[in-house]
Amino acid sequence: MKATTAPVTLTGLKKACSQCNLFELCLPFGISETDFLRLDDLVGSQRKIKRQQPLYRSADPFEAIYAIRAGSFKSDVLLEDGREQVTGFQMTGEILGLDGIGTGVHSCNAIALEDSEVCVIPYARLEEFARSIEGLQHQFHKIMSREIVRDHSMMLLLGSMRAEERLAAFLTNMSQRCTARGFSPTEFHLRMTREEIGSYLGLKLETVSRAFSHFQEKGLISVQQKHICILDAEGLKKLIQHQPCMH
Amino acid sequence: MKATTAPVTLTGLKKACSQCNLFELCLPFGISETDFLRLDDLVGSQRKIKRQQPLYRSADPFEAIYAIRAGSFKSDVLLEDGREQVTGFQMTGEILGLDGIGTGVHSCNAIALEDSEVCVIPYARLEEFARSIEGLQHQFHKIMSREIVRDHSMMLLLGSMRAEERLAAFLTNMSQRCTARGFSPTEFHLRMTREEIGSYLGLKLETVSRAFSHFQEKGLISVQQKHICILDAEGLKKLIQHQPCMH
DNA sequence: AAGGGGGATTGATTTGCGTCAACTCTGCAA
DNA sequence: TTGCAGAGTTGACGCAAATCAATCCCCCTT
Repeated sequence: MKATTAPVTLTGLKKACSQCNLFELCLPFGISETDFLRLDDLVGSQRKIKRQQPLYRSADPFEAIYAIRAGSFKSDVLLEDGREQVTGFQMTGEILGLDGIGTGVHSCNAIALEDSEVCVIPYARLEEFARSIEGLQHQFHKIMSREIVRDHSMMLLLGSMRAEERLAAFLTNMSQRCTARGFSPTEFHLRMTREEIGSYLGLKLETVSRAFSHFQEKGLISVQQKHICILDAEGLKKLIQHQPCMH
Repeated sequence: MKATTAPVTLTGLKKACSQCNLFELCLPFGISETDFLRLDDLVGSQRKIKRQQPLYRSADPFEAIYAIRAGSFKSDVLLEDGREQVTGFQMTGEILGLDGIGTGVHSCNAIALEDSEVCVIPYARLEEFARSIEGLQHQFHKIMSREIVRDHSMMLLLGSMRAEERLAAFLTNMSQRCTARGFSPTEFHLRMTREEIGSYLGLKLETVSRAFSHFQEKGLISVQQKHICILDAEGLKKLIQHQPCMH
């Protein structure tokens, strides 16, 4: 009902993809050299989103998907009674907005965790391009499929892991994604609060905080507020698979 | 490592889609009349799967997606230590196998809950058809997107609902899907065990059983083993949104 | 018809995480 | 510098669901 009045900036920018160093994480990956140059016309525009502002909200009409060029986001779904579930944290090169294709309306909120910038990819144009660029079609399908697989592994986490296993899996995943982006796998800043991590992992913020403290006591990580150092990555991974008791 | 030795039957059958009464739930939905007839060549073959047998297993190479023509399936992912998470139950008209596109390898198991039959849709052929049939491309994207939205709502369920809310949501969902298939919305047979329901909902089988009993005591449903009658659908829906205490 | 086995129910007890509450830390603004 | 607000930590306690265990029921096989 309420119009989105987020402070956004539109920037018509050509050469969006061909000069972007994120392509190997993003939609253009695996596309032949000749087709690659055509992709600059795929991106409609770029949009800047300030921290805490929505890129889109649940019930907004679906028109485009978004590739994160800079910054990071959370996606969440809400229950009428106010309960929130964070369904994902998105980093540079990742795609947002796929939830809207099925119904023509977004089914979750996408909120910037820091000042961020996205490439707007009008969906109608994407479908058109995908029909002539085989590699683009395939890469798009792969991205959607991987989202499904990721969601399934979150269901596994939420349905059958205990609190510390969940946090260990979260940290391991963050570390991997940092690595893929050329950042340190052992040292990073979390852009989300304990409450948002908790919501993502199906835990309360106090439980997240206690698990962080416990990991620190065990020498697995060092925590200073949002700054995390992973001291024993193998130890964390072992935790994920650990069965508490089986007799 | 182990080859799939499931007792399957291959049936080359023409007119797979144009004579199928499930089309409005399935991949051909929303496709123009002229394109519709071409779809019979999309389906490679049909395959019968006996109860408890896998349609595919995690780590199997991905070659095709499957449309359920008769019967029903569960999908699950396994942790090395043996823990299982059911990620979904699939009914007629629904699509299986989307998890394999991203990596070229299946990431979950699809097991028949009863003797079932699927249409095999070779993925390479689907991509090819989607490039020339606009409606097919769009419908395929919609199906993947809806899968993502469904998974997000499962994450909401697993992350922030209590046991009885989860079961109420499950029963309400089953009822809706029965309705969509022309079956009674108030009376149906569950094809899965309490343990499988529990795995799906992130609960133990005893908790599922107790919740069933409690619903019956409250006059919301009647339960006889796998046979369910919904007596008060509104009451169940109210349960889903109910906040236990807020002061 | 009898026997057996998997699935389901129900009860007693335990426990992991949530809840409530007090306190600390950090950063920002006056 | 002081004060404040939001985020994070830590402790005490309670509860919902897990665990353990006994029994029942339905269906399949012989």
